[in-house]
Amino acid sequence: MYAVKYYWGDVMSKNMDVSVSVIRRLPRYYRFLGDLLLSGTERISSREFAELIGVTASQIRQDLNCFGGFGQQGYGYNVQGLHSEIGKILGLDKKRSAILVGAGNLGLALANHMRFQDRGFSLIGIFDNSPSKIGIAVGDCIVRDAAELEDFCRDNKPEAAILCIPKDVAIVLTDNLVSWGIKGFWNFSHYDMSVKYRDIAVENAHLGDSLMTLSYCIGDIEQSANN
Amino acid sequence: MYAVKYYWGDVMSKNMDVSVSVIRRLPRYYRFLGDLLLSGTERISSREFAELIGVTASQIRQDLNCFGGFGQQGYGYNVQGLHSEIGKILGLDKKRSAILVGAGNLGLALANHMRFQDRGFSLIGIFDNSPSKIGIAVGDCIVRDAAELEDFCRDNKPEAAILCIPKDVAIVLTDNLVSWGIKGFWNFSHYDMSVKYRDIAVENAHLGDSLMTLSYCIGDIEQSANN
DNA sequence: TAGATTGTTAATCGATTAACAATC
DNA sequence: TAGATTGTTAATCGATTAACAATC
Repeated sequence: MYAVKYYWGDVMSKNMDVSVSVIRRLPRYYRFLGDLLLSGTERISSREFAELIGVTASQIRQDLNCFGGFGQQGYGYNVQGLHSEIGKILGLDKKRSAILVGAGNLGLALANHMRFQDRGFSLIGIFDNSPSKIGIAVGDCIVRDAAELEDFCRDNKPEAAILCIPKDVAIVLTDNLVSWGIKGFWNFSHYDMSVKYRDIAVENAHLGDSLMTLSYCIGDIEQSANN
Repeated sequence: MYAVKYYWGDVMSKNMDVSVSVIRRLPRYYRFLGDLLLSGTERISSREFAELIGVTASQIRQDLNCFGGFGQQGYGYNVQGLHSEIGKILGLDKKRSAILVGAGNLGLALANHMRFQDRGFSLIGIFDNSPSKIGIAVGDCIVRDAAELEDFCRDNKPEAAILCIPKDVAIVLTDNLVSWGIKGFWNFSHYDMSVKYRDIAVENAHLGDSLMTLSYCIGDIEQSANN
């Protein structure tokens, strides 16, 4: 019933009740609401909030009303309440188990650095096929042999997989991961996972594409500076 | 004249001749054309190319014609030619100098892993303020004391800065970096760089936001599976 | 009650898709 | 020339913004 395919910024999606444009704004709302909470702000109007984060008040109200009426006429929004509601919408109160495949530089950086528990996930396994990596401790995990992946998935039913592997490895591995029950991918590989799977979410984090976009923009700025 | 602000996928832009939606598709076109080149394909029609990467032929033709007519009626597009044209549009033939600020896990992963030279950049300096990091060799660079940043920028005129630092550090540092001549930021910090600067490009790579989006999508799939 | 601000509908804007004449 | 496929214009679709009635 489902197949979602995200490219860094550019998006293809199917069968989603709420458009991806809206969803992608929620984490930012959530972060700013967290800041407001820390600063002790109790209430905020859509107009004030819009000014703070640089969008229109209309957009904020429209976005929120995809999920329900979280405000109160004449008052605005309760910061704590809205923060927690958006958190729930994003599923941050969940602890979806995730595995990380590929313990290279990037994989280890994510394993060490990313606060999965604040973002709806719990990292329960790290895998690599290099003997030099297998056995080393990373956070709460020990890097396991990629050969154990199938058994591990059967026993622990991870829901998400983080792919920090080269393209060619990703191509052969994703089919298996899907068949072993993975429902969502955070894809750092350059493999453009096709839409051939259903009921699967793919969030592509093509860092190289992002860097190329920056390259274009700097060029565009230089050009307009010369004119 | 210019101020661009990108959020992971969601975008605010000003004064760009070509819309960001189009620009963000170019790196993907470029990657697929690279694959086609490797596989020895000489020509491709917009229809075939569209099928390959999962978009409409109309979109590809519209996108390309923002920059010029690269095809030939009745023939299609020459793969090599189009690949190189898109590379030029993205500025990948340039070697814009970039510095990386913050030699933590993520910073080191990028420094070691990212092929800057294939994406229009050349990494010329890495900076950190931790004595345990200063002096260690990473690729062609040696991690320098962040205190040297101003002098380094004056002497070497880097165009881009990669921010792999915590939010609070980013807040105090970006003003300085802009005044020292940085024209573009690749921002991995959670600081939402404001639109207060002009003539500056900001490409936000908020990995946490990306992960939260995946969390939502997995939840959405589960819900629709239950109904 | 009066003022403020939401939730929601209507209007606008931009991006995507379809169509087709131009042309290789 | 006939067939194919582009470049480009027109039609559609969706997302953003504006407006305002509902209501706290």
